[in-house]
This record gives sequence, C-alpha cells and structure tokens, in this order.
Amino acid sequence: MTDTNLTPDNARPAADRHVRRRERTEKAILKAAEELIAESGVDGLTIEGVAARSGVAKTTIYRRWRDKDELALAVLVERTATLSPPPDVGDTRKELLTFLKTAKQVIRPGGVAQGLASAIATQPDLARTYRERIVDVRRLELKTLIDRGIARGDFRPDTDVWVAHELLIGPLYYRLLFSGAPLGTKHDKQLVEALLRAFAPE
Amino acid sequence: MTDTNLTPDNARPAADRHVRRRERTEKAILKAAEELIAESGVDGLTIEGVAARSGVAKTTIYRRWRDKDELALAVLVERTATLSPPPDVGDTRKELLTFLKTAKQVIRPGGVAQGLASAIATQPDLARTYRERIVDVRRLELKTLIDRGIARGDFRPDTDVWVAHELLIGPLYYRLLFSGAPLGTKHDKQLVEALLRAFAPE
Amino acid sequence: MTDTNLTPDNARPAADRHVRRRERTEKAILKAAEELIAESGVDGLTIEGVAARSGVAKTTIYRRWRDKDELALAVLVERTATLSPPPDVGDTRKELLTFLKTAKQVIRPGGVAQGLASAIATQPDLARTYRERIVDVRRLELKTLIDRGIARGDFRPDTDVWVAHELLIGPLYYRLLFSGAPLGTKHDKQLVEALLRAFAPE
Amino acid sequence: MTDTNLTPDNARPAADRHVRRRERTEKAILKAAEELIAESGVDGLTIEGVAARSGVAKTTIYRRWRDKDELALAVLVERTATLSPPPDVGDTRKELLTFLKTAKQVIRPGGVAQGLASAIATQPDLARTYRERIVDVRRLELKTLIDRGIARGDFRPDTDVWVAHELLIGPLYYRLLFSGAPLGTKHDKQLVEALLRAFAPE
DNA sequence: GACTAAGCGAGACGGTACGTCGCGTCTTAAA
DNA sequence: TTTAAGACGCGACGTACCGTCTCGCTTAGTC
Repeated sequence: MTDTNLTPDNARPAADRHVRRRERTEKAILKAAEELIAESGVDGLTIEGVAARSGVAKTTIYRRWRDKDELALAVLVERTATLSPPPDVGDTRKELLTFLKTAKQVIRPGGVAQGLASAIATQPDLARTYRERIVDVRRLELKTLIDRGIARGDFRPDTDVWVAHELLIGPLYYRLLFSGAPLGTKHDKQLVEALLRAFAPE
Repeated sequence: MTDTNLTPDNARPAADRHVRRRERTEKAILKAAEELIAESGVDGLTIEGVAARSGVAKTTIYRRWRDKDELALAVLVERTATLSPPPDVGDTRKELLTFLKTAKQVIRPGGVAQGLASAIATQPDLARTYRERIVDVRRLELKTLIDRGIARGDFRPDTDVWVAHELLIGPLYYRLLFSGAPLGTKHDKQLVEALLRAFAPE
Repeated sequence: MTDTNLTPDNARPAADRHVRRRERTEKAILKAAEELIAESGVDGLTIEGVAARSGVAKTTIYRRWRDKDELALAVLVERTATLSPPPDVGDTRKELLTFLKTAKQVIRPGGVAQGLASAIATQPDLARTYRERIVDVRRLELKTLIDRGIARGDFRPDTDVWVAHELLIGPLYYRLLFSGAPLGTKHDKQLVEALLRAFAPE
Repeated sequence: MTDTNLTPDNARPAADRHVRRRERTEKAILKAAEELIAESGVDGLTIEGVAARSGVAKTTIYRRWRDKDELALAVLVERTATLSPPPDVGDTRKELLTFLKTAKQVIRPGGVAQGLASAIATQPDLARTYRERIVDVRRLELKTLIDRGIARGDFRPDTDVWVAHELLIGPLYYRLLFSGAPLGTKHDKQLVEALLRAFAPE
C-alpha cells in the first residue's frame, strides 16, 4: 500500500534491478491471497497461509502490508482496477442496472467486502484507501451515467451524485451484509426505478 | 438471548431462585460488555475482559453466549429492545426523520454495528438473530409509518416496505461503514426527500 | 472413605434410620464408577459422569468421597474385599502362582491400579487406605502361604514375608506400570522360581 | 525430545544459530520444570508455571513437548543421561548396591517417577520413551554388572538379566509407590542378597 | 398416620489450567 | 538490497472438570 507504483518506465538508475524482483514477489503474494480468500473467506486468510502457498517468507509479506486486512484490501483494489466503466448504450435504466451488476462482481466473490467491512469501518487507514481506490472510482463512474441521464432528460439537472450513489450502493451492501436478502436482479430493478423517480425532472 | 421472560409473576414453583440469579449475572455481564465496547470498540471486547470487569467467571459467560460476537450482538439487541416505536405526530416527513435518528442511536454508540458487520455477514447464526431481533423489529416500525403516510396521501398505496427500508437504512449503514461521511441531519433529510419522491402517489 | 463401616448391627442409637437409603445410593455410585472405569480408565472417571450415569446428584457424591481418586480407590477396595485367600493345595509352587494370578485380577481390570498409582504415591490419605485395605490384606495371605511353605521345608524358617512380598508383587507392578512387559504366566513362574531359590533352606 | 543432538561439532552449515537458540531455551525450560517439580511435585508442574518461571512463552514449550507429562519425563531422561555406569570395584555385592543407589537418585527427587507412574502406565507414547531412554539404559548397566558377576562366579552363567532387573527395581518402585516403606540401605541389602541367592551357581 | 430430621436433587457458579491459533518481531546467512 | 528460514513472545481463545453453594423436596422410621 504505502507507496503506489507510479514510477514511469524511463530512467532506471541502478538499484532498480531489484524492482523487478519485488514485483514478481508481490504478484505471487496477491495471487496466493486471492486464492485463499476464494477458498475460505477473509477469515480463512492467514499471513502464514499466504506465505506457505506463495513460497514467500512471512517477513516479506509484512514488509509490504501492515497486516492481513491491508493485504485483503489490496486484493479488492486489484479487482476494481481491472474493471472498465459502463459504456453508453443510450438507455439510462440499462446503464444503471449494469452499474449495479458490476458493483456486485467486485464485492461478492470470496466475501471480501463482507469480511473486510468491520476492518474498514474501524481503521481509518483502511477506510481511506478503500474510499480513494474503490468508492471514489465507482462514484465517478456513476457520475458519468448520471450526467448522461441528465442530458437525456431522465434526471433533473441538480441531481446529487453522492446521494444517488448511496441510494444505489447502500441497499446493496445492506442486503449483502445484514438483511441476507438475495441480491437478485429484481431487487436491482426496484432500486433503479426508485432512483429514477426520486430524481426525475419535475 | 435464548429465552425471553414471558413467565407471569404468579406461580413460581421452585427452581426460580436460580432464574433470579441468572438474571442478575446476565445483567452484570451485559453491562460490562457494553462498557468495554464503549471504551474500545468491538475489537476491544474480550471475554476475559468482560469476566474481569463484571466479576463473573469466564465459564459463566460461555454458558450463555457461544463467543464474543454473540455477546456483542446481545448488547445490540438489548438496545433495540428498550426503544419505543416513533409516535404519530401527524407529519410523515418528521416521523421518518425520527425513525432515522432512532436507528442511529441503536447502531452508532461504541461502533457495535461496525464491529459486528463482518461477523454478521459471515455467520448465519448471528445473521438470523440480527434479522429477527433487529431488522424485523425496525422494519415493522417503518411499516407503521408508511401505512400512516399512505393514509395521509404521502405515499402511494402499493409502497414496498422492504425497499423503503433498504433505501433509508442502506445508505445509513453505507456511510457508517464505508464512506465515512458524517451521519448528519442534512443527509437524513436528503434520504427522506428521495424516499418521498420515489414513492409519491402518481 | 473417612469412616469405614465397621459398625456392628446391634445398638443403632437413633439418628441412623436413614442408613438404608445411604447404602442404596452408595451402591449406585460405586456401580456407575466401576462401569465408567471399565469403559475408559481412571482418567475417564469423572464425578460429573458418575452423577449422570447413576442418577445421583454431584453433591451427594462429594458428601461421601473427597474427590475422584478416593472414589476410584473405593472401587479397588471393593474388589479386594470380594476375593478369598488361596487354598492349601499341598504344593507351594502352585499356591504362589495362584497368589500372583489373583493379584493380577485385582489390579488389572480397567487399569485402576495404573490410573491410581500416582495418586496413591502422592497423597498420604490414599496411601494409608491403600495399604490397610489392600497391601496388608494381600501380605497376610502371602504369610499363610509362606508359613505352609516353611512347614513343608520349601522355605527356610526365617523367611522375611515383607521381602518375599516385594519380590513377588514389585516386579508385577513394575511390568504393569513401566516396562510394559506382558504379565504372562511364564514370567510368573520365573518369579516364583527365583523366590523359592532366594529363600530355600540351606 | 524428538531429535537427540548427534550432530558432530564440525561442518555446521547455516541454520545452526537457530539450534543454539533452541538449546538455550530448552535448557531454561527444563531448569524451571525441574525446580517446580522439586517444589511441589509433578502435580504442581504446570505449563503456565514453567512459562512464567523460565520467561519462555507457553507456546514455545508446547512447540517441544506435547504436554506436561512429556515435559516431566524429559526431566527424568535428562537425569538418567547425566549418570555414569557403576565402575568395577571387584565386588559384585557392592556394585549391585551402587546400582540400586543410583536408581534411587534418578527416581526419587521431586517424586517425578511417582507423579508420572500413571501417565506412563496409561499412555503408550510416554511408555515407549520411558522404556527406551530409562529402562533400557539402566538394564544395560545391570547387564555389565551381572556379566562381571558371572565371571567372578557369583552368578550362574544363564542368569536372566530381565528377571534380575525386575527383582531389583520392581521392589524398589513398589516401596516408592505403594508400600510407603522407607527406601533404606537395609532393604537394598536384602534385595541384593535375595538376588545373589536366586541366581547363585548350583 | 403425621412428624421431623437426615438425605438428596437440581441448577448456577467461581476458578484453574488446558492446549491451540495466529499474530507480528527478530536475527542472520545467502542470493 | 532483498529474501528465506526459523525461533520466539504474546494475547486471547474456547473447553473441561473441578469443587462449592443454596434451597426445597423426599423419605423413612418413630411417636
């Protein structure tokens, strides 16, 4: 986490051979972590387990991530990074549904979000990372959709993206974490419908 | 937890002295637990700590609750149980705001909900208890409000209580757990407004 | 243990009306204890287990025996009490072998002696009871045999019963507890032979 | 326990610093264990106590020994290992007495043998260790003595070392564990005398 | 046939130690 | 410079069984 690899590819002075090594190691760790999470949830994620599976020393893992929560979060971030924003298909309703679907793809597998919820809610460091790397990203995407929706006359011009985001994602998390309701398409539709009504032009 | 004291006060045959003792013990435990949570969060809640502070043996605690999550949840349930449903004040908007306010009073202090989120999302037993003793209770209260709202012409007659509940509570939890936004009155108002619009009569 | 029922049947002054009840309870307890020992050794003997199986309250057991070791020893004593001394068959060798065989019958089943060894060696109370009710009894029996042996000219007149006892029983226990050697008849014969030689008349 | 340091002192490649540390830790543990046993018997031996006194973490102790019995046995083994076999003094009688004396030195202090008797008699693992590291060692020493005795004409050539061993050690344990008789020199002499007669040449 | 005291059942509890889990730290050789 | 490897301290876990306490019901000989 600490430092994000923003280094451009030019100008590698000397002690940079080691960078390649770092990266390889890091990948091995993340891979092992993801697998373990997939197999037995965030609770089943263990630094010792990751070390064993990845063939990396425990020490090495601790050099990169403070603890297992940070590591799990890194897995989540990785996942978000590989997703692309929802394309313009000319239909706000459909685009919003796609948005929800994508969100579920990020959150659900392995129960990472479920497993991390408490940690994120509790530890400011994690929360910040989570917000910057995930919440903000997704809200930006939503903004695109909403702007299009406004242009199409589906949303009133002063629609608050923050609130809209909450109205879509909040219920989703709520079902995921607490109510246990089955995150189905039907529910998604109800949410989208509600959102469209809540911010419909006068 | 397990059994709710429905026994009337007459006809206590014999083994009832035990019951009285149980209750006293249980109260001591819950009190200590609540204090510890208040001081250092659910993470800081330790069965050993509770035992020490309450002067009750660790064993006795385990005789009532499987583990520390169940105990923490019991604290939450206790809190919910002591709250009364929002009164009819003749104004749907106000009643909904009161509903949100009460919800925050249950959830926030000590970060119990935050600390328990992962556990609830992960362990079916806890989830069931949580749903039955908290979600359902609160949704029932909301139903009363919505019914009144319908009668007053503020909501359309087929308003779905489930969805309405999610639209109000979901964002609240979302802010609490992930976005870190300050659960202020302003936000509450935005949510209520959105809800009223989403389910306004045609 | 504390008081051994040596009271003769005459002269029951007053407060001993309830004796019969006591005895029934006591028998139930000892029976359950013996069964449990047979099933899973002295280690598997649990006051709670005995209470459960015998249908007697834990309290009642503690009213008679200080702890589970005393109870187990009581089982052992019971066993010794029901055995009869070896008859005169006219052959010292044979009588000694019978003596050893009987000893094994007392000691072996359920591993009571094994399980109790440490307790006896450690707690003077138990040791005293053990010596008085078991060791002394058996040594007295041996004395009879040796006296007969002396009369028959198989032992020298000044044979020390104590030492003889140790030479027979000691190795037996040693095998039982430590060496793990299989307490077979062959070994018994070797011991008897050695004893006869050690105390043979000049 | 597990591995006996048979590594020669040359060629210690690398991961050997660890070994040194292990050894230091192990010594600290055994020392503390021995002290605790000396103070309050095997019953008073507690892993937690050892951890506290030795300044070693409980975990570390469990990393080496399965449980407190194994640890106690290790103390006994340690004791045996540091003793040297009885020297040839030209007198079988005297050598046998020395043998008994040494045996008592191993067994008696702290009542380790007494406290472990039940455990050894009950758990095959412990029994095996006990036999291999203690019984066999001592019997081998006895063999030396008996061979010398045979050479000197004190024992008949076919003297069975096993039986001889039992005849000497068995009574000793018997006194120690059950009869409570005071393991004095007088008794020792009687045993040695009996042994010499039992296996005297024709 | 009713009295009455010894005996008993039942449940809750405090307490000690257990053996386990996974964490995160440290140290040093080797790559 | 980075990594592997191993040993370690630590805190809390959840469990087992201990032995104790309290109090009301049961029961069996006696009056």
